[in-house]
Amino acid sequence: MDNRDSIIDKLKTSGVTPTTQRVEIAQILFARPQHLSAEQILEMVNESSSTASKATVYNTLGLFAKKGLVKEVIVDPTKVFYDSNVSKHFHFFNTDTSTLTDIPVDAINFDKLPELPEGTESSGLEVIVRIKNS
Amino acid sequence: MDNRDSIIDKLKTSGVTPTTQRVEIAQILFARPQHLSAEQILEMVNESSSTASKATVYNTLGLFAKKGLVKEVIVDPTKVFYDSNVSKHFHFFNTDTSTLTDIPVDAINFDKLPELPEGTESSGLEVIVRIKNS
DNA sequence: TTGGGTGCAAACTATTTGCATTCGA
DNA sequence: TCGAATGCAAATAGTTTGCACCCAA
Repeated sequence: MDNRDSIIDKLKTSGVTPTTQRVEIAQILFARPQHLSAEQILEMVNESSSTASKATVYNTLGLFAKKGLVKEVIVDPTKVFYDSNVSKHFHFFNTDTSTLTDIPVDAINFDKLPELPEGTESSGLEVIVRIKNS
Repeated sequence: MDNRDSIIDKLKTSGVTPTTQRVEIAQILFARPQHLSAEQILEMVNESSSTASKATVYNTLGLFAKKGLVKEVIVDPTKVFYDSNVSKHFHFFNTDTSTLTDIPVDAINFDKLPELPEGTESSGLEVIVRIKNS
């Protein structure tokens, strides 16, 4: 089974119909763990054989996020990043270069975490270390 | 010295010329520790005696942030929150209500933090616990 | 007086939406 | 076939900018 087929399987497993555009976008995202903006993905898709419109890229990324195939990372007020690594980890965000870098989960240890407010449940713990070039 | 005067002092101390609009915005922000969006501040200013334009509110908030009078909190892709509490603390973000709540600094303890990438220095450590109503 | 601050409107960017067309099971 | 997916363009929302006018030092 080649890479393209395994991606189609991955989409099907997540309940996403594997259309041409979605497979194309998934191949870009899952080529390796990375952090891409919608704009970057749009560019990359349109350099490849098949293309996709801006709306389709946004719709697809939103769908992937809802299905848990990618994680949205919100660190920059001007755009959302999509992280193809959905396992637990944290991020450095370099404000000079506007780039994200992973912090492995075992590089941070909490020995105390707060109680959640009454009537709420957790839906994610994020740690962002903002950095700049020195 | 009344409250208004102490705010004028605070602005001067931070190197911000205390104009009518800036003092008005500062009075709203520093009335108590809170998290407000630019839009909310614009509304609140315009309910008061003096008013300010949208551009002035944005410019002023940007200036306050640069001068360290408020902290920008980026958790919602659709807008920036301005936090009038600049001492170290963390946040809950309720995605159902789009509201921020403080987590006191001593409610979280790290016993391990990552090394920074070569050639960078830290400019802030953020912890965001995303929550939803259960 | 005079340079920084303000207001307005227009520009901009990222993202979303409506709707007609097209594609894939 | 036929509903789901796509593409386009227009709409939207938050934020920024250009420029003439005004006010605090």
